[in-house]
Amino acid sequence: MSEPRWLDATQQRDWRAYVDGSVRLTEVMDRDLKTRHGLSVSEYEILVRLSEAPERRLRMAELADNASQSRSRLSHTCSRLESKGLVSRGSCPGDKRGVYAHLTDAGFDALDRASRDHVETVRAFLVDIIDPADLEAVGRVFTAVMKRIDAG
Amino acid sequence: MSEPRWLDATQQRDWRAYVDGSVRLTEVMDRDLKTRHGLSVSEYEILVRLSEAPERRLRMAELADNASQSRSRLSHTCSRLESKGLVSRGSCPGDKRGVYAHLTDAGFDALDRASRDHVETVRAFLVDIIDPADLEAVGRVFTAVMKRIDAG
DNA sequence: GAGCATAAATTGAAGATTCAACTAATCTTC
DNA sequence: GAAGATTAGTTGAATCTTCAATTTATGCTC
Repeated sequence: MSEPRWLDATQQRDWRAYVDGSVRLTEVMDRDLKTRHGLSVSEYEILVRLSEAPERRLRMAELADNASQSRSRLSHTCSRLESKGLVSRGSCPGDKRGVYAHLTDAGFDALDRASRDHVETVRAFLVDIIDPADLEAVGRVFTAVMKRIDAG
Repeated sequence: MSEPRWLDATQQRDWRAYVDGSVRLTEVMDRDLKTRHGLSVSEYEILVRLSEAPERRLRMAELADNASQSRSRLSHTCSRLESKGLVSRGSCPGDKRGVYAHLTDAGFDALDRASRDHVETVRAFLVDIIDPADLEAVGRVFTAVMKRIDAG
């Protein structure tokens, strides 16, 4: 095993800032959504993806990929969302194994309300306090990260 | 309630890339640390902070702040790390309420081994695949985010 | 220094996530 | 078209996190 290629001081500083900052930012978003709308960030993400899908529905597997969640986690979370009446599940015509998750009208309304507050939080704690060019850099960085991860 | 100030297309794209990419990146880091060293990212972070503290020890509250974890979560996680022999807890001379978490020699060794692999992962999935200037932008962004959060 | 508010840390229960096992349906290929 | 392999999705148990309550000690104020 060769000597590892440690990060230099600048890289270390920036990586650390990201690690700490992103944890805290998620925490802020989570608390905000939870106290004001009773939704966790991951539940919110599920509603968002469904709301953007054709007919407001997606197959479970597709939704899982889309929302960066495991199948199992999505199953559990969807059960909760279903019992809140925000999502409903139905069978899939073509494939009898398949299940569609569908955003209900109540789910759409809940998302509508939540997103109005959420965008203000995203602005207040990120978008509005940084240089727009830096936000674009963040976008480039994490697009590259996802591409790299998908490449395996 | 006035009309919310929605993100424009570019902001939306970049924010989304961050949300998705950071979740997946954390997942990669977590899986890597867990399969190769039996540590979660948050356990790893605790060991890192302790290793850098004077005498390799910190008060619980200080460690919690440092590692961006709640007191309660830190208590539980430290119990686990303690049972693995990586951390030990001792009382605090000046303040009888206080508790010091101390990195054991075994903990230091485990961290040493883990960090050698971890840095390669950080490089492979982030640092080495992006423009260095963009990494600096990420650093600036999340430094600003933390400052904003600390401001309340 | 007694009484009351605050702070440090832990605890146990409730809630969420991961992991491995499982069911059921589809695809493959011989 | 039957056998075996793969895919979709769920389930329950184990693990981890959050939340509220508790314990113990300190600080403050009169």
